[in-house]
Amino acid sequence: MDTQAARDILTHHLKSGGKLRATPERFAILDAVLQTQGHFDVEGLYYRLITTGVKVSKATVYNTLELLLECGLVAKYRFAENTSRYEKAFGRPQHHHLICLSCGDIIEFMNEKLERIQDDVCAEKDFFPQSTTLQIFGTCSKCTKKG
Amino acid sequence: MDTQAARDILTHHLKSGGKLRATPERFAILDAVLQTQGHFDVEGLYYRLITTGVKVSKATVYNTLELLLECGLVAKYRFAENTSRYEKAFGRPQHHHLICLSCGDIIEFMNEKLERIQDDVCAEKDFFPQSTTLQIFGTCSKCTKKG
DNA sequence: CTCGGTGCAAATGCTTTGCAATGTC
DNA sequence: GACATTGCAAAGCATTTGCACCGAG
Repeated sequence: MDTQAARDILTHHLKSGGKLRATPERFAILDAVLQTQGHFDVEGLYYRLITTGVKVSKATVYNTLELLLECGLVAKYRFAENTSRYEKAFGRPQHHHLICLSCGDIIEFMNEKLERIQDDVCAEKDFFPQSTTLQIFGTCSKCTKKG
Repeated sequence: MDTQAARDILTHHLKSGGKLRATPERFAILDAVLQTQGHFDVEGLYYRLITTGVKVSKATVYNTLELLLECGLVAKYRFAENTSRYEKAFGRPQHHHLICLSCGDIIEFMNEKLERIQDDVCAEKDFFPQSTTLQIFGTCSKCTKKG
């Protein structure tokens, strides 16, 4: 994962935004995000930040994630729960989710045919797509075996 | 929309549940749900209930929607906002959503090819699917023209 | 020096919960 | 009658906001 490239994207976004400032907190949060694997929530990211010695408030974490969302460095999901979940988007191809309602496990998958469907639908409805989420809820193989 | 059939489904679910009871509130809420068109949230449903003279508490609305979810009479979605949205599932074919990030409009669409993709993916991952949600976030034609 | 950003704590808004009263079975 | 369900209000959580201080530009 190219950390510098991600920082460049953020820096560019801040400059082009006009009044946005480059603060150490913002880059520290970006770094922490880049170190994640898979999904994370605000609570977990915040915990990892403070236990790594980074002093930030939860409010800043929320603000910064919103910022990273704007420049496409993270993706935000909402599965069944009340909590928003994020994942780094930089350098990751688009993928979707199988969500096990029994154990909560999330399995990722990719499918090129899906992109064609997206294009078809959007063309038909004259809709300009930005991001697509396909979520299949059900039971994973482990839980099916268990009972 | 066959109200009686929906009631039968609920009744059956209550009986088969073992200890679940058939209360007037539950059926009143089901009736109100069946009268909806498109999506609704708890607040709106609750408002419609009390203004129609049905005396229920919001807690019961939440409980009952959970119940209706279990027997497949409603579907529950979580788009970008903090609020859960529902819609009646009985008698409605499966469909998906284009969500405009600018005006919040939700456009529904259907696609048979999608079901084949779902089957493929689930077979590959040995996953038993229960419900599928495809959400495409972007900008609708109205908002594209505006700005 | 200006004004955007931060931290903190309080506020908000959706959802859940505790408990006494109610009504189904 | 027993005990699931209800209503109400209070509690819980994730997220947002207000405000004084701080620091990037």
